[in-house]
Amino acid sequence: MTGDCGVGGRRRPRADARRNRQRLLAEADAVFREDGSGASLERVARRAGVAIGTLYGHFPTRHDLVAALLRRRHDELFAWGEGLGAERGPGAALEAWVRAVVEHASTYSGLADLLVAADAGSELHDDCARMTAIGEALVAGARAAGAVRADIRGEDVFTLVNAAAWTRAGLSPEDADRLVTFTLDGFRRG
Amino acid sequence: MTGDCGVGGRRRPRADARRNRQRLLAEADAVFREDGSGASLERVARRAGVAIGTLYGHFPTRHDLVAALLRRRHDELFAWGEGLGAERGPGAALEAWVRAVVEHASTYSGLADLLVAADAGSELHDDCARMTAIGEALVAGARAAGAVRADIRGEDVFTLVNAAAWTRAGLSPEDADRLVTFTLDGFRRG
DNA sequence: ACCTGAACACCGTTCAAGT
DNA sequence: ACCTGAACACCGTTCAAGT
Repeated sequence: MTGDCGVGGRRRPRADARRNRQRLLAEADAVFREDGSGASLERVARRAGVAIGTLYGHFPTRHDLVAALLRRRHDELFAWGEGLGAERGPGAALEAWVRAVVEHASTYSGLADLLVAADAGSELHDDCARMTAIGEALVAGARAAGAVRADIRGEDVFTLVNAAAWTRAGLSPEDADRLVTFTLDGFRRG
Repeated sequence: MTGDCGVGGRRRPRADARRNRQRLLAEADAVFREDGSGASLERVARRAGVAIGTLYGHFPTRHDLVAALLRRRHDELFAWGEGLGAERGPGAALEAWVRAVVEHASTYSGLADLLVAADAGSELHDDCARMTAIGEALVAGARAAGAVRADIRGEDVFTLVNAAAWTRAGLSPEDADRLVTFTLDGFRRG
């Protein structure tokens, strides 16, 4: 129990491990942007110049890899989203949030599918939960101000965001924007 | 040029070929319902009791197989949709069409992705075109009657239908229905 | 005319052996 | 502590050989 560097340790990682991790992240980002978030992990490892086992060592599942890639971006998005209610009117805040998340969720095509399929307990699932919580808070504010109808729920925002992100990737960004616009109008009506 | 049974011929197929085709269709339907339309074709062939080459002989691509599976269903759906404008008021006709197509497009999960990715010239692409044409006609009728706002296009119906089908498969049917309801309300508003 | 199944290419995932 | 790469399982797709 002396030289243990396991989960409790949090010592500095070995220099080569750190470098491999960075290379994997950089190449994964590039490959996922090209081929979508379902792209070949072997190709990622090959491009990063490491063996496939090294990739699995750092990121046991595809979800872990994607979650690591989105970590900083998610934190920024969430921080921004949490301040949104104070910055703008309730209706405008909700709309800004929806449009920002749609754009974010179409960073890699297929990302909406991954988010929706995230297992409970995974990092990506926690991110989903935070995203839903922010949506819920903004909806509550908009509802209280009468900016959206009374029966709109947080899930409706989550649904819209993911459906629009899927549309953006498979059909076209313009069609996705139109869907968002009309659906937000539907949220207001009543 | 005498005994030719090629593309121009249209003679009766051999009895075993006909039976294999039926078996493949039956098993593909079952497997796609279980695992989605991206399921393993080898599993389909195995369950149908034929070699993998036989499957490819009958259906050169996954799209061809899916298109064959949906043929009858599509024809019925399209015939029904074309009569819809005469049967109901313009607004109700459009809503009925959207809800029916969403339900249809979620027969196999992943079907929306296939439809959206259909290559020009493929049978599935033609089906998409017919679907869009019907949506366009119903939108035109609704627009003329003032049942939807003036800037709603046929593509908006196509987008909504596919986004909702994707939602139905990945999230939940209820969330998909809510998305449809709110978006249709958005179509009306203006 | 149709069927078979081996062949090839590619991928996901694990793990014993190295350093 | 981390890396390597062979090993295994599985799939998509083609095509020469059979009937």
